[in-house]
Amino acid sequence: MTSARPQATHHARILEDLRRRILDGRWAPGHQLDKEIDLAEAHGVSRMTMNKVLTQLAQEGYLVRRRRGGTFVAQPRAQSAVMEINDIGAEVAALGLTHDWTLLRREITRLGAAERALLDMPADAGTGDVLFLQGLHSAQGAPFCLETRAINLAAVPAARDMAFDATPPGTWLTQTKPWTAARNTLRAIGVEGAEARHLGLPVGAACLLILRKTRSEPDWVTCVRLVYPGEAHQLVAEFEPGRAS
Amino acid sequence: MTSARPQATHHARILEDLRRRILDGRWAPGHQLDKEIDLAEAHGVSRMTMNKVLTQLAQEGYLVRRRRGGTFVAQPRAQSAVMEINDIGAEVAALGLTHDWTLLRREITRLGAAERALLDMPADAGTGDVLFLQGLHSAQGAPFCLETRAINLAAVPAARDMAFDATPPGTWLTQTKPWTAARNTLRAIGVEGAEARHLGLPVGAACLLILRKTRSEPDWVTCVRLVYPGEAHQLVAEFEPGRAS
DNA sequence: GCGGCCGATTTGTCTATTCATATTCCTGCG
DNA sequence: CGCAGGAATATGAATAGACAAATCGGCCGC
Repeated sequence: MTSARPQATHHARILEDLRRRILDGRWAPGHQLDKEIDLAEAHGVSRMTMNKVLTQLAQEGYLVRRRRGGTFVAQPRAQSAVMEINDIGAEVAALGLTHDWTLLRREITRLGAAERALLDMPADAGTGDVLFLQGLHSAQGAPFCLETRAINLAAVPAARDMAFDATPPGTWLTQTKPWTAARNTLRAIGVEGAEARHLGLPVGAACLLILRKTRSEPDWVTCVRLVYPGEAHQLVAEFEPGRAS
Repeated sequence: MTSARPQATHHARILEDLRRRILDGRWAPGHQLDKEIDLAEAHGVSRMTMNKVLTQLAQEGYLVRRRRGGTFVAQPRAQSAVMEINDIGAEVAALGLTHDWTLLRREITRLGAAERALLDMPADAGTGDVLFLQGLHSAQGAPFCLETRAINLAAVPAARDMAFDATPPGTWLTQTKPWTAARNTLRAIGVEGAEARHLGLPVGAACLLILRKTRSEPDWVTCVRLVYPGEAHQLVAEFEPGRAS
């Protein structure tokens, strides 16, 4: 099976093995693992070695461990990590405001040149079907963020059956699909055309643009373009290295 | 000595002890530590326990370890970590452009209400002397970023003697003072007044505003306001959880 | 004097075992 | 029936010992 790794220590091999099982969904969030001793025996190592692996995965946020309780797969990282504005509903709620989501557009298609340009995607991976979405987040009735998103249906087939007319896709995705890497691009723009109209802003008003591309191992999961009315919104990223939990 | 920590495991105490020595400069970058065995004995623990501590610190980027070579304090984290645009000179160089720094203002003072508002500092820590700086970064001759910065002289006394007329303060600081926590705030603004003039932009042009506050354990180190001409610049933050080195 | 090899040293990894601690579960008493 | 308390159990922490891997240095032969 997972041969093809000639030079690797026991705990490195087991670490990758377990991480993969979590990421590809074989072990769903909430799944309870066997106890240290049994896992150790199953992998042919001592409990100390297995403990090192499990401790590491817990530190990375993949597992939650409780004494006597056992070891569980953690819920997908919501905003545990570092730089996350995945769930705009939660973001608005944290400010103590009411949140609304209005779906403006939904279609299943292949990406054309215009959409690729808008989402800053190169000719890169993926010519298959995508779910293309656009919608408006409102806070306390006022436009808060315009979201334009492509979801790779090859990576997240379940998205095909979601309407996203009541739940924003970001909320659903963070609860559904774990990711392994993300790339955020930030820029200031003067809004134009339809985007200005949706946000109720004059053309040329300063807006914060976030382009995010999320990956899960082999393919990309989703690309999203978020436009925030400039002065009204700010984005805070707190960062403390090496202090995972 | 370091009592005052009633409930703590051995490796947690030692971990904090060593981290402190690195952060407050008692162990300078490049300093060679004693070998595991000796450190273990000095702290009254076994080698396995000390190994756990040193391995952890190496993973956090504080130490560099080489077999047979020994264990060394790492050079201060430049942009090893996650979300770093500390050194604008390096940023510009990475784009293959020439970089220039023009100092516009330099004074040692106490922060007034206007400066606090500009840098988004609350009545928060620090009524002592600060070094207040303003300057312009240029790339290939064109304005690239307007920097306004306060440096806490209580935390970085050496900054008092630096002119910063040739080297930007960000470059110097990242090579001098390690930090433990940072907070970035991002916003889009329409530039006004003097800032527009310095950047050579019309009033109201969209710009990316970054406010960063850096801490090192007890006090704040520096607060900086960076204004980037909007369309011309974008900020990319790549993020991969749990993959430290 | 120079280059290659070999041994000593230091970290890396793993094991077997012991004790500690936090929960859960179950039993028994009111 | 419900709650208190104790036993069982899974993880957490630490130890001593052993071997592997990397590499620094010095020794030896040429």
